[in-house]
Amino acid sequence: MQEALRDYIDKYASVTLSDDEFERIRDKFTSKHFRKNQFLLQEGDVCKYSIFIVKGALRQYTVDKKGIEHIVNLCTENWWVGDRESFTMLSPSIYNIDAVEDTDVLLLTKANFQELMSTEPVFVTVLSTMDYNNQIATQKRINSAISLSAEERYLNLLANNPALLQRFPQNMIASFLGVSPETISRIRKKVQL
Amino acid sequence: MQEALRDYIDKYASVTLSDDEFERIRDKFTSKHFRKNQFLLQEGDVCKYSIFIVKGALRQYTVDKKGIEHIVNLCTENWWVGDRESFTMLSPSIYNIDAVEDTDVLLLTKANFQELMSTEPVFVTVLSTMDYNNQIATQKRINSAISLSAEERYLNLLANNPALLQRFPQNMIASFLGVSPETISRIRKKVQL
DNA sequence: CGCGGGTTTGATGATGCTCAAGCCCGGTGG
DNA sequence: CCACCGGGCTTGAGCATCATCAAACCCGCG
Repeated sequence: MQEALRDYIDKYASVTLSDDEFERIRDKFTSKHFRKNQFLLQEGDVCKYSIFIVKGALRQYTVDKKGIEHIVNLCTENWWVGDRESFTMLSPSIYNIDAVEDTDVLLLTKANFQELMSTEPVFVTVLSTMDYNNQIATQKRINSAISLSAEERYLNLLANNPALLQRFPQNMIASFLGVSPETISRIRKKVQL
Repeated sequence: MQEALRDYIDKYASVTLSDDEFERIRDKFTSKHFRKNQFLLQEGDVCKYSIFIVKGALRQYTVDKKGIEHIVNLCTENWWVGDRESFTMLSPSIYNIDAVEDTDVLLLTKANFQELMSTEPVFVTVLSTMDYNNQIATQKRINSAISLSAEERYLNLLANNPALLQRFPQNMIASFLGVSPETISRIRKKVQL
């Protein structure tokens, strides 16, 4: 199951790892399984791991005073999740992360993370590529959040990330887009005509 | 004027650079002055530089079909700006960047950027810190965009980034928050009571 | 003095939320 | 096998928020 990580590194560092190299990296991770609905991180706790998703789906969200959930990220295979601020500063996280499906992940502690960063140049490359992709994606998301209507945001997602629509229930898509479930329902009805 | 860069690196890499080291890095940048309203990047062009702001203020924005500007970023001293996707992929940018005040910047070409990344370890550290800060900031911005009302977003900005409110005209703040100028005006009237 | 950009103010209307009810469907227990 | 339950989705009516349009205002500057 660690092959997913290997493929990921090969792809994003544009390097084919030797078995040795890969083993050194893989050994720093621990693999773990989470059931549907199980928490990987709860608001107020410190985010102790960088999480790499091997198989499954997670959501990262905040809960406001009214108890409403706001999904910041929907994540599936080959994505990293976590609260980086909490992870590096050891501060309490404002996010919750839980499993939307049964999910297999690889976990990396801060100590191991730092060790890999200082001993494995290829890991540095991978991480910076990840940052890069992340930054582009979040930039686009901000742009769509401040400049588009609910319907446009939905159509945008449909065009650029249809996989998410099939993978997550509609109310989570709504929360992810920052609109109510009812509005998503009405938009779908309207556009499918 | 390059002292700004030096301070920045010292601060974010938590390293005090030797004069030598700093000089090697500084030499890869070219400094340039932009007048108020002057473009640093126009939609459709390739983003040829990573921009470090020494003094002044810039805005990064898109323009929609109706001709309305949507500000993705408001940037002042000691920030990096640019369209990273365009910069690394050499693809046409979807963003405009122009000067809100007369501004001094340091420019880094892709070639020099790559050279620094491979020859100056401290530069790698600085960049990853920059990515890190960036990611945290954009994450929070997304969260506020999808979960807060116009008024809450304004109050948030007032609490967390009051400097921006003094530095940029109100209509830009409005665009940055994703609301109309009139709404900002009304919110201000309401809260100052 | 008059011009012009930015801000304010008011009136109107659209977008999207809230609340509430009904529906669909898969799962569970009798 | 069927009845029931519950979660998610749909639908409708009323309402709040915020955008739009238009006019007035303010103030620095030529």
